[in-house]
Amino acid sequence: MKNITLKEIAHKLGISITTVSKALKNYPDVSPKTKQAVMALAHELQYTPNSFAVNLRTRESKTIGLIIPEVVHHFFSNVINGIIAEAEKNGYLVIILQSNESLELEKKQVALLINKRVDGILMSLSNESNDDDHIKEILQKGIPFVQFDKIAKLIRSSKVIINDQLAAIQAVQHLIDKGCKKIAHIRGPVNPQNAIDRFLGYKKALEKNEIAYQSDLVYTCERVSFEEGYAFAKQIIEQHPDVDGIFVITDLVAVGVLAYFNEQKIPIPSQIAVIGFSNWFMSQVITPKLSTVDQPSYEMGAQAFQLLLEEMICHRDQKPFEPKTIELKTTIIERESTLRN
Amino acid sequence: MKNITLKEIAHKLGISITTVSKALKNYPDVSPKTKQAVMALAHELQYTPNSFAVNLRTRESKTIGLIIPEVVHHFFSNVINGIIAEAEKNGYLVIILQSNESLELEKKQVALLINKRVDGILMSLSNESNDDDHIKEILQKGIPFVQFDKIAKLIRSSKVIINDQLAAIQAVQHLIDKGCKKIAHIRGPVNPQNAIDRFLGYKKALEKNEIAYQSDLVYTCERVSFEEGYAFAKQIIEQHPDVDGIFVITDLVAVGVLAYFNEQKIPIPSQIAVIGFSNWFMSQVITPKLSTVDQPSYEMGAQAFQLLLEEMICHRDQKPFEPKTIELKTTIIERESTLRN
DNA sequence: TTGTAGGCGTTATCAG
DNA sequence: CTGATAACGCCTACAA
Repeated sequence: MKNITLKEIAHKLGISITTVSKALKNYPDVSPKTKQAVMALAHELQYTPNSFAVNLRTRESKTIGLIIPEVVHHFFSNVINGIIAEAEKNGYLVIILQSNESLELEKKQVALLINKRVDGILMSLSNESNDDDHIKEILQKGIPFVQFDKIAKLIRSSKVIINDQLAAIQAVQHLIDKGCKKIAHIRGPVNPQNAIDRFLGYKKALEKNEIAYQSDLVYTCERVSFEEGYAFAKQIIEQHPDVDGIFVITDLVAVGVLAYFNEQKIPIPSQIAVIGFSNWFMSQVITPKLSTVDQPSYEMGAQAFQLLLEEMICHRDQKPFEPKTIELKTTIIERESTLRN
Repeated sequence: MKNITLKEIAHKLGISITTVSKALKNYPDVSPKTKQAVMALAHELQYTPNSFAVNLRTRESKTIGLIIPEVVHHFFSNVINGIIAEAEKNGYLVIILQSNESLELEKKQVALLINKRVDGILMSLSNESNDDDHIKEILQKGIPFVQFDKIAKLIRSSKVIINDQLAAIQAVQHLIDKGCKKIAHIRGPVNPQNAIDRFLGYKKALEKNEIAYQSDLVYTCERVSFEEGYAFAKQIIEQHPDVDGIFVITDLVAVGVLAYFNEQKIPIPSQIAVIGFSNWFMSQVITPKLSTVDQPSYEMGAQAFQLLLEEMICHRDQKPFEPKTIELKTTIIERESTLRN
C-alpha cells in the first residue's frame, strides 16, 4: 500500500512533475485539459501530498504545541477544547504536553516543541515557574507564542487572561454583602500570578470595607487539592471558630472545605459562607451547591489560538507583530453556599 | 535567528556534511578527533536536527494521533494523561483530536491524521459510530492502530478494554447483595459496545438471581448527561415507585439521579440504592457518596500506547504484527449510595 | 503552456 | 577514516 507521489502521477500521464504540481494547485498557467486529467487521476489514486516533504519545503508544519499544567482538570480541559476546535477550523493540529506543575518538566516540554519545529506555542505556566529562561528561548527563536491563564507578566508576548484581582474583589465583596465579617482566604501557591492577584483582591476588598486584614486568616495551598481544602477547613474552624466566610482559590479546594464542614455538621452558609473560583462542573452538583466565580475557559482557549494565529501569519509573512492582551469577563455565580439574607 | 544546519557546521570545520552527520550520530567510523570537534561546535551553536528533514528521510514523525470523543470528561482526560506520559517516555508526541461523539467528525479527524502521516493512531469510538469505513482505511494503509474503551469489536486491531459485561454483573450483584429486589437500569446509547455489554451484564445478573427482566425498567440515555440522569430518576420514581435499586451507565448520569432524589428527599440508599460506573472524582465528594465501578483510566492509556508502540516497531522493521487485546481489571467501590445492611 | 534544475536538510551507500 | 553522490517528495524561478 505505498503512497502516491507527484512523480507517479506525472509518469502515468507522461508529463512532468512540475506540471502535475501546478495543476493540482490550480496554477493559471496550465491548460484546462491537463488540469482535468491530473485532477482526475490524482483523485482516482487518492493522492495526498506528503506532508513531510511539504513541511520541509514550506518550513511550516501546520502544527502548534500546547503546554498545560494538567489535562485532568475541569478548567484546563475546557481550555484545550477551545484550542483544538479553533485550531482545527484553521487547519492546525495541536500537540499537547503536560508540565504536571513542574518547572523542570515544563522546560523539557518547551525543548521538545522547539525541536519539533511547531509553528507556534501556547502555554499556561506551572505553579513552580519562577524562572523564564525557557520562555525567553522561545521568543529568541522567534517562535510565535501566547500565554494564557497562568502567565509570566514580564514576558513580552500576547496573553489571554482574566482580571483575577477584580474577580477576587467581587467574590469577597459578595461574601461581605451576605453579611460576613470575618473572612478567611485559602490561597494558591506563592508563584502563580493568578494566586497572587486573587490574594491581593482579597486584601483590597477587605480594605475597601474597612475590615482589618489578618495574615493568620490566610492559608496557602501547595498542591491545590481537595485534601488541602479539607485540612484547612479543619484548621480554620479550630483556630478561628468565629470565621463566617471563606474565599477559596479554586472550586476543587472549596469542595474539600465543604466536605469537612458537612462531616462536622457545620451549617453552610448560615455559620460559614463559602465561595470558590472557576465554576467547575462539580460545584453545581454537590451539597450545598457551591457559589463561585465563572471563568470562560473554552473562550480563553479559542481566543488564545486566535492571537497565536495572527502572530503566526505575521511571522510567515515577515511582518512585525505587536503582542496583545485580551482580558475576559468573569461573573459571580451565587448558589447555596453563600445564600443568606 | 536562523537555524544551524549540518552544512554550516561542515563548512566552518572545513569537512564534509557526511562526516558531520556521522560524528553527531556517534558512528564508529569517524576519528575521535573529528568527532570531538564536531560535537563541540554543534553544542556551541546549539545545533538541533531539522525534524522536517528527518521526517522526510526516515518516513517517521515520532508523532501519534489520538481521537477521543470528549476531552472534558474525567475518564477520558485520565486516559489522555496515561497516553501522553507513556508516549513522551518513548520519544513520541501526541496530537489530540475530538470527535465530539459525532461519526462525521470522527471520519474527518481520521483523514486529518492519515494526511499528517502520524506513525500510529489511538482511538476510542464516538457513540454514533456504527460504520467503519474510516477505520478500515487506517488498516488498509497499514497505519498502526489501537482501539481502547469504546471499540469496534469486529475490527482486527489491538484493543485495550475492560470486561464491561462482567463489571456490570458485579455492580448489579452488589445491589442484589444489598437487598435490592427491583432494579432499574439507566443504560447508554444503542451503538457503543460498552453500553451494550453493560446492559447485557445487567440482564445476566438478574437472571442469575432469578429476578425477572422487565424491559420497562430500562431507560436509554442519548447524550449521557447529568440532566438525563435527573429526568430518568423522576420517571423511574413516578412509573415504578417500588424500584429499590438503580444501575447507571456512568457516574455523571448517576449524579443526576442523586440530585433529583436529594431534591425530593427520597432517602438513598434506604429507599433506593444507586451504583454508577467509572469512578469519577466527583463521586466521592457528593452527598451521598456514590458507589461505583472503578475503571483504570490512566493505565488504559498507558497500555494502549504500549501496544501501539509494539506495532509501530514491527511496522518500521517490516515485521508482521499480531494484534493483542488487553483486558484491564475493574473493582466495585462501595460508598454511601449502596451502604445498607 | 510545459519542463528543467536547484534546493529544503538529512541520511545511506559506496568508493576513495 | 572521509567524502561525493543520490535519494526522500515537493515547490518554484527560470528557461524553452
